[in-house]
Amino acid sequence: MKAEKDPGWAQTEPQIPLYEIYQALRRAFGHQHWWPAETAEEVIVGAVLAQNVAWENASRAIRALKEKQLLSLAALHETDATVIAPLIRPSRFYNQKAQRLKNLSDLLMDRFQGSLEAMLAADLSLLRKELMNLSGFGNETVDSILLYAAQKPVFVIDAYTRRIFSRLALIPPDWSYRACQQYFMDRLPADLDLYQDFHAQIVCLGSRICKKKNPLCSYCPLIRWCKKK
DNA sequence: ACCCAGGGCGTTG
DNA sequence: CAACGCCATGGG
Repeated sequence: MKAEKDPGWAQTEPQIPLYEIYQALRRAFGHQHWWPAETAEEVIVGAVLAQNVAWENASRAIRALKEKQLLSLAALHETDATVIAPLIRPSRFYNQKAQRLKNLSDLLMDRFQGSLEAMLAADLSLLRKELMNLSGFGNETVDSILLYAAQKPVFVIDAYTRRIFSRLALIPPDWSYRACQQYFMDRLPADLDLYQDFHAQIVCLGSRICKKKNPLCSYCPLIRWCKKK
């Protein structure tokens, strides 16, 4: 048993199997069918625009791009950042995000001959490395692209995941992104639909708690379910 | 007038 | 390497 390797922490382990938590959430909220986008390109652009902003505002920015026929990496590549920025204003940090979209379109052109299919079909670790090299693309944004655009079973960790699962005492609050991701992937089968919907369920739950006023209780079916075990 | 949202980066000590 | 400031909108 390797449990005795981790000091202190191991004693509070194992509690609720992750898959049962997923099922409880899914029973409560239903299958979410994420990511809310029509095309892979829309997923990718959305992943950038959704950084640290309410989805509703990111969605407005996407609509604005769509209306100007700019919701494609090829079109964005031909458009100046000073033109893109005002369109995506509702998504917050719009100057940075305009540049980030340019960075991504440059990668697509320079390394994948402008073929999105080629990029998304690339070797997983290569693609991850290429995306992570882009300024403005960190762990969560890249993994969201891998999971929802490239359809790779990569588990996404976001702020909600950390908050919820550390409050459930399943992971320490200060674990690195990679450590958290490893925790989930070690305990769940590498199933695309499971990874996609589990993350969606977490966001669904997280977006209706996590305020100071709602300290992860009351209308949280997951916690009720956990407590009666 | 607050608070915060599906991050990421650069700069400090 | 942790902690923090920065980016800089819109809804509750």
